[in-house]
Amino acid sequence: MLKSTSPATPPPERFRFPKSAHLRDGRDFARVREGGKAVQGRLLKLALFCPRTGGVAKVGIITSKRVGGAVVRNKVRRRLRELVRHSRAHFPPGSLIVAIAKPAAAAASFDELREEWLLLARRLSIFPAAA
RNA sequence: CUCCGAUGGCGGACGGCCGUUCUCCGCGAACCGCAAGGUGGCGGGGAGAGGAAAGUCCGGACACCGAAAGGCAGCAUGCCGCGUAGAACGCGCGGGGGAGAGGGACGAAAGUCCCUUUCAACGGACAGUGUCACAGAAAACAAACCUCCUCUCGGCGAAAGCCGGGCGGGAAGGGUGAAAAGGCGGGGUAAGAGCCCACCGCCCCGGGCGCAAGUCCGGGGGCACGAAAAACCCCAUGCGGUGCAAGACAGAACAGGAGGAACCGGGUUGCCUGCCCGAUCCUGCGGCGCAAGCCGCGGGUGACCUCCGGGUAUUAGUCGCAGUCCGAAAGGACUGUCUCGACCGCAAGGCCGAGGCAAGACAAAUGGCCGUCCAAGCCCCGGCGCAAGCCGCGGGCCGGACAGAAUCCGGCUUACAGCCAUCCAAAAACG
RNA sequence: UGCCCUGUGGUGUAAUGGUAACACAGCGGCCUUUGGAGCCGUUAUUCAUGGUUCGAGUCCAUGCGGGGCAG
Repeated sequence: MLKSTSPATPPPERFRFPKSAHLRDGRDFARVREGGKAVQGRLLKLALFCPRTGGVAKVGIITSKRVGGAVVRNKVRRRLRELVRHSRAHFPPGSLIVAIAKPAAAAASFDELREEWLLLARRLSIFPAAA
């Protein structure tokens, strides 16, 4: 299952992704876009910005109209949210992360999305223990 | 029998682990903010996408704009009736005539009538302006190329006649075209022609039927009336504008300065009139704050849905009637309605009664993964059948169509795998 | 979410309802030692599907695509 493929040994607590961990403020998005580090693959583009010293890490997901219709975009966003939910505990505290879905993500399976997500996250050194 | 078709309905089911939004109960008291206020922890219960949520093509509700007053412009609609005098519509239902297709009857033919089915944005072309390419002699106060006919001139010929030209007559035939100026038959004629006659069509009048659009019957006219209004346009009817990013509330912050003022400036939907405002005013410039909070926003509510039963009653109202006002008039508006009279329908629906129901975000919830099953698709096996194909308590593979609420409703349009139910008339086609 | 505008060769523009025109670019050819210039030729489902009309790029309806505005 998902637990076994996570990069670090998952803690026994449950994985959640409440609204307080969502990146929602437009200024935060602008800060990540201008001051963050970004890598991209075939399906995704990932950006990281670590300005703050504490607090919960916030993640924003962008699925533009280029990805597809409303149904497709919902599907991709929900899958990305599921990935974030499972690996959220390893994010550096206070970091701001933005995940942007590219059009190819519409046709990708959940497993393909997960491999790309882990690869890009490692490249950004989001997981300190695994990196 | 199958395929196709029409109409209506459904739009996978059950379960496990984890997650998410809203809400309720209990426990608990932390964080953010100047503040109003917001966010959050633990346990448990409940609720959470569609028939199209879509396109935004119509109509409303609701909110604001207060001159939301008149006119012009503009836009929309356009056979009739009903739903709807208990929202509105460009919607629905039914009817009418029309057009296309198929069939049948009568007839010599032209055509007429009947049946079935499909379609439509079906007011007006004597109110006016404009258009009808090419072809053709002529294309909208018709015309005369070939041909036809009378008369006449010339030539040839024994003659009948033939060839060529001219003044006329005519619109039947040929040919062109999308369309050739009523059709067809007969009479008539030099040849012809509604010139005359019968039938059909058209127009007008009268009567019957129908709520009406219309239709049927009778009489008359003698044809005068081409197409196109999805060309401009005319007529009738309707429309104030903007749209939830409408708009309301709460607090925080800041800095003012300039100009204008009744023969001026600004506002008021595109224009005009008119109206309103002008120093506690208006317009620029600048400053502060910011796509922040909260309400609108989701409901004991609604033009809601479903079902069965009942009956044509009651009330508001409309018509009629009376009065007042506006208008040159036609007509319109308002008030009253004491008494008297009229008011469902073919159907759809409406009325009365009973029951049911309901998500709500704002970088935006309704999910991720897995299992079992039911349909469907493909392949194989077996059976039936001449065949197309059908059937199977046989197996395998694959694996859910179109599509995601954003203020809320009523419609329309468009997309859609598969399944279910009903219908399939006349006739035709396939095996 | 609401509202508005727009669609003709590869690009930019034309076209009273009557044979889709022009410029540039592209391709082929002529000319030239080669290239450029010049000349000749070639390149269109007028976004799609229906409808009105004898006839539609034009008029009408629906759909599709592209663009813009907003507190």
